[in-house]
Amino acid sequence: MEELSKRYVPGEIEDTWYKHWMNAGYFRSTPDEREPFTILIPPPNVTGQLHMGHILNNTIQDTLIRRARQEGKNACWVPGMDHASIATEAKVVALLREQGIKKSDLTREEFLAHAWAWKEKYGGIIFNQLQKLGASCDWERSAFTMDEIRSDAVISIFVDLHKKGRLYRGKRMVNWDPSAQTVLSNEEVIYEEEKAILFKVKYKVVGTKDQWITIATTRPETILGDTAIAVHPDDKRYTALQGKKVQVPLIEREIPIIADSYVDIEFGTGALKVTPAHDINDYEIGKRHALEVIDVLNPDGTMSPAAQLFVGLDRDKARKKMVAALEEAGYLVGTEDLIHNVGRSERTRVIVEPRLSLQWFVDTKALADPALVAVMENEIEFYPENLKNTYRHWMTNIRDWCISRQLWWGHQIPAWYLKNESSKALSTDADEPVFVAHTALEALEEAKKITGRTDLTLADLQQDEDVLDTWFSSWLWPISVFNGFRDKKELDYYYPSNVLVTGWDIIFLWVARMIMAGYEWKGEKPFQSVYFTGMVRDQQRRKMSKQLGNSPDALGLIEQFGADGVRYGIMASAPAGGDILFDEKLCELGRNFCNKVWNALRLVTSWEVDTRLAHDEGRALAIRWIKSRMAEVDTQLRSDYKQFRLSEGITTLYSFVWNDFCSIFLEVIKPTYGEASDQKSYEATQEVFEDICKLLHPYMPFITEEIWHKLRDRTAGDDCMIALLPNHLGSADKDVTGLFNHVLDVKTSVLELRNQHQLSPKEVMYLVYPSDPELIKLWNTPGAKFVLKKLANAECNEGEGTGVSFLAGKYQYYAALSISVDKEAEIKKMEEEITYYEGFVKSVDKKLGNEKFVANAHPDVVEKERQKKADGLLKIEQLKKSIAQLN
RNA sequence: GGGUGAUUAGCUCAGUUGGUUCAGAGCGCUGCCUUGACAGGGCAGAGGUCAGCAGUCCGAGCCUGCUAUCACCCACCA
Repeated sequence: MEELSKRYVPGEIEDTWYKHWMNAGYFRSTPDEREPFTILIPPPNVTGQLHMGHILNNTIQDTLIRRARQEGKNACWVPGMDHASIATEAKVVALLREQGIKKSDLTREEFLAHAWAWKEKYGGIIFNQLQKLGASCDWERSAFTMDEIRSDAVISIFVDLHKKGRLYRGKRMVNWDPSAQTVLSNEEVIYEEEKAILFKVKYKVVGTKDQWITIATTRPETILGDTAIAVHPDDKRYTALQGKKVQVPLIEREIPIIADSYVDIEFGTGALKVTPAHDINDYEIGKRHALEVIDVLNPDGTMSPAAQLFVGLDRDKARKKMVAALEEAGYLVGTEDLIHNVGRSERTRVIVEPRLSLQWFVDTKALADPALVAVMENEIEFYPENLKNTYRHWMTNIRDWCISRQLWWGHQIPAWYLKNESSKALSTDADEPVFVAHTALEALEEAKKITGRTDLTLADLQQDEDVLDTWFSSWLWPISVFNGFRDKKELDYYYPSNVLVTGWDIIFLWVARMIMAGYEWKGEKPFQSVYFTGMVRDQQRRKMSKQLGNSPDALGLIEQFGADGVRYGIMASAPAGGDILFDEKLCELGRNFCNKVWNALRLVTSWEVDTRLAHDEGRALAIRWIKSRMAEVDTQLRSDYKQFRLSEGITTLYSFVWNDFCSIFLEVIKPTYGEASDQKSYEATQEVFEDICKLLHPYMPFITEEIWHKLRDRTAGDDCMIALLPNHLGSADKDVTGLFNHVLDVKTSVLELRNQHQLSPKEVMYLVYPSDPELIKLWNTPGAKFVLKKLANAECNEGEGTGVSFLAGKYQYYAALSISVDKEAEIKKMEEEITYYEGFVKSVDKKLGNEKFVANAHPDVVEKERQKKADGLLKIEQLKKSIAQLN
């Protein structure tokens, strides 16, 4: 037998087994006659590096997929990557800037060449990292949202939606990211409360000598774009001013005072400056009153020529200058502190600017209907269920989805326009004819048909320069990963997938939209269940982020604690939906657990087997007991998996392995020191250990595989990973459990006595038992060396010490201690116990005396109460006997 | 403003159909142990009025209502 190290050392073992599994093709799935079990990875960003969120998310998926494999299903976990339009483009732009290259100096093609080169170099790092974690993805199926198949799907769907009339191009107030210089969807804007200053500025009423109206604003720089002042129609303070004109400070443009019920009389001064170009509400007011729209900002957030002042200055700087100028000229009449919500770009974190622009939208209303019903009627199950409410709220108030992005990295919108002769720029006219088609040639045909101009050539057409929102490719993922828009063969087998594992933060961005797409193009739900994970936070409940530096180095953790240790750490704290307060300490626990199991292996493999040895009764009982416990654990696990209670599952296993298997079973079953094991005990131990490996494998794949192979010699292909789950576990054996628990009681009592009397564990203790649970004789307790003597009472022979009694279960025992014991104290202690049990019996009696209880409660419950009473009385009786004997 | 969830030991949290020692686990803490698989270990112990109030019930940590505090989501805020 080879010598095993004292501690489990994960590093090499993990690499070896991962390679072994890969080479054996265990991760690979192709359709066959078995029942499929499918999971699609939420594709990480191509720019992504493994972080705690990924570890959480992918450990869950791997656990589920490995369990399914053990259940004999055709398990298929499809990996993939997301091109992450805005995030990736930002990274590439930054990288180019470092090299002294400006994006604006590049053509689209040049830029994309850089981007692809970058993708080839850095993309997919995360795949290797996932492999370190043990992810059993079918890597041959790896998909990328911008590869040929997936791109084709995106373009086809855009064309299809256009054909169905569910797409439109319109000029709308949108969320503008001045840093990335693109529009964002509502879901990509994060609102947070921030401190601001509310400036009060007075405007002079035209035609008066010294009459003013004061407004309140947090954005004084937009004053330059004001085209009206609005007051509430019922606001008496301003009735006289309605219809008059005022002068915009500093630039003296004349604008009207209008009445609009949008204005809140209570807020600020009750007078609102209206800047239709820079505020969604102002824009609406502007439309109602046919106000002019003056856009004082450039797309990059600097002041535009229309502002007249501070042109070219960034909006922040312009604000400071504006305030100074207003103050100097005497227009600023006061300031106030204010806390208000500020929208920031999810990706670039800059403040989002409301901006009027021409964009593509999906009319989502019709898509939402079946998707809403599916979830509300549990056609698709949400875990935790309460997210259904959130989902319903969003779905019933769904707004159109802005899908165009002013970026280059992504799927270019398959829409063509006639080239504008006068300028290179595309028209900003929403009514301009547009030709949507899969290719430029098809678009040309379309253009000829629509315009009637047969002389048109490709040169007359220009493709839309924008790309599509990343989520526009993500929402097709459940279908596109199987090339399902072109070829139904695999799709029909694997679709719908069994479970989607993702964070609740993208329930709208992604989950809802996949459901919509699933029903629209496959006519069926995309997945059976959704397991929403919580966010991984630190001990102070802060989100993990690079800026805070509170995000542990994921790979470092794996190195430090082993993949299994990290998997344990994250799974032990990951109930569905709830946030996870991650602590490295949990990984340490996982590592310690590995070590515990490893040492159990060391113990078992160190045994010699002697076939001549008899299999004794005590060990036979222990085997019955551990199998009974195993059956209970198995039942529990099945139910945990069914309900996605994965953290409960690992906790159950942890406790079973550590307490039941190691602390109790192995202690009983192991050969007496210096002796060998009997054959039956040894084989049973191997069997139980193997079953433990199988049950633990989905959570901790590496160590279980290693132990599987160390436990006995295996033929090729006999691997834990593909071993089918045991189905011979049977059910719990109550008789055996009761007996064993009693033995444990005695053991605990003896140890307690030792502790109490400060006796050395080496000291021999004589134990006297009243009835004859013979099995206690067989109890092999390290550190609690006691010799059993069957005596009628607490008499002790010369040299055996003083008799002390204790209760274990319902039996009274006597221990002979080598030291003298204070009799009075012993009696007092027992009297206290009697008092306790008398009170206990009294309360049970009260219950049993209650007619309504006896009449209404389940007979079982009543019977149990009666039993409790009988036990209590018995204990009192025995205690009294003991006292009498001591006296 | 609309909604969701939470409140149980010093900390993080389980507690599934209301009913057995149901008041639990892990960590932390205290004491003892160089045990023959494991000090990354073992044994034992202390710690809680289950947020509060009221109700339903024979019986409430669990069900109902209200209150308090906290967290998050959606919408909106000059």
